[in-house]
Amino acid sequence: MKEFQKIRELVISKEDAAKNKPPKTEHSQVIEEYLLTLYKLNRAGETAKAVALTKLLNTSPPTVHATISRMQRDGLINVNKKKELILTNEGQKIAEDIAYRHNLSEYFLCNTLGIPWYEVHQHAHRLEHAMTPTVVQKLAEFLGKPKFCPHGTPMPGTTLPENTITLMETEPGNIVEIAMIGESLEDSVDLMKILQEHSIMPGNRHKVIEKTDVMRSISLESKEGSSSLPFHVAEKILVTKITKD
Amino acid sequence: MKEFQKIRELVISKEDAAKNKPPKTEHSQVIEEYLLTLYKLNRAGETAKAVALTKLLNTSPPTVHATISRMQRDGLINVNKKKELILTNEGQKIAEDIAYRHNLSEYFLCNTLGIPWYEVHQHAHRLEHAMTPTVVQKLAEFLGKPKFCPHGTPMPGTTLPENTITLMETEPGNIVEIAMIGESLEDSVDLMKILQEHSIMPGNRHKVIEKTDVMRSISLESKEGSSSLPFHVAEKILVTKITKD
DNA sequence: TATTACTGTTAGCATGTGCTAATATCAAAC
DNA sequence: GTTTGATATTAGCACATGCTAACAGTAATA
Repeated sequence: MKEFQKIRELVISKEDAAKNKPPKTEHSQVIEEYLLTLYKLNRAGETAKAVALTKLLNTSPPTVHATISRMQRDGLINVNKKKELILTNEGQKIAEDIAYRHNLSEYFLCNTLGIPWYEVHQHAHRLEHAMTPTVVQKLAEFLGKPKFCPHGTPMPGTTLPENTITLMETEPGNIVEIAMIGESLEDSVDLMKILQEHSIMPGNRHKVIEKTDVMRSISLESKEGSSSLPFHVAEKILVTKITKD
Repeated sequence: MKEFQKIRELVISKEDAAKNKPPKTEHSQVIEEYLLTLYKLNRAGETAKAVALTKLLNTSPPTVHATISRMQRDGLINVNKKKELILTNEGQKIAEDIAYRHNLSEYFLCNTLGIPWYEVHQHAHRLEHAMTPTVVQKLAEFLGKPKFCPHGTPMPGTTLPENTITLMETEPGNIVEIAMIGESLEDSVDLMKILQEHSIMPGNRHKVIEKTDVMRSISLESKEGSSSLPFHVAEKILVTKITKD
């Protein structure tokens, strides 16, 4: 009995290796979270190691270890010698889909339902795992196929303008237009709320007043008033320089 | 060690008994499904026993047994001597909330996104577990606080008109207006599609042509054409008699 | 280089959710 | 009333997802 079981498993493994395995289409919310997190790390240009996941997902190292093992087993990621986690094509495809559902949800919640900009991320976080392909398609049509989420993140297939830089890279005197709030900032509702209160939101213009190394912060000024952002936040805010004419 | 563990559990149990336990607000999707199913059975006037859950949820008896045990432990249901499953106040409250989220989702999917009437149930089934209270509230406002789902199920707090009867209770010659498609029918997309094709949908009028015991079916006629419904379906369709004048 | 600190892994455990097979219990019908 | 059929329960298993404690390995730094 057990022998047959083993043999069958071996056979299946071989078939898998021969990529006869139909890729699972449904994944648990946990796996979807891991995929999305890896995807965001990639997009932010950061190397994705296990330790990053433990921090971002608030889970213990052993749990992350076990989960990424399953993800390897299921062909969603590969791990190289440097222990970096690399999305497979399959994993990448799924992650993009989740990101799309997330951004579409945010757009809907913000622009259709009027839920505050600073908190839509939290709600979308739940919805993104519950949208069937039909819902995604119909919602996208209803919303007019938006290209950016309310925080400026481009939907998969869209990119930011070439001349986009981080707020850190600007100089006092520059006039800048906010392009995108880095996704890593969205997790803090408190921070997002402050950004909204200072109208540091995509499309709005601010003048860079000063960058002080002692305070490690950048101060801005706009019609709405002045604000001060710590460097670690400024690094995550993308802007375009406006050459006023 | 183990001793202390036990003592602690006992103490906690006492506290629980003394209702010092703050009722959990978040429940797993599985538990939400069980609650919703029990709620629907209640509303349909059927006694809710474990075996009904095994059928409706397509799970094995042992799984249902284990799950309802946990639900008892968590104060969501009680089981009487007849083995009937009774929602506690807490369980009832949560179930109503889920039903509301479900019906609101269906309304949105059908009327805002234009997803076909016959399939919205399936999509709502996913969404209902992913809506935060804020989303529910804002969506309800956006939709104008609808009182019925697209299949005619009243939202919690609303009821059908007094004079509503099942299609089974009508007589040949009666003109009826469809009020509600019983929720137990919604699980079959194929059936729902047929109902839509024959415009057996809330608000539409049909004339009862005949009830044949041999065929165990009722035939109807409307502007859209004629249709025939088996008794077990007719039992689940609620209508109001129209006294044409 | 040696030590420290970070990172990864293993062992061992818990809980929720699923299953089959076997058994117990209860209701209905002969 | 005894048998039968429906229902409930128990035992035993699997897997996903979480944890802590302990250990191993790698990188940073004194």
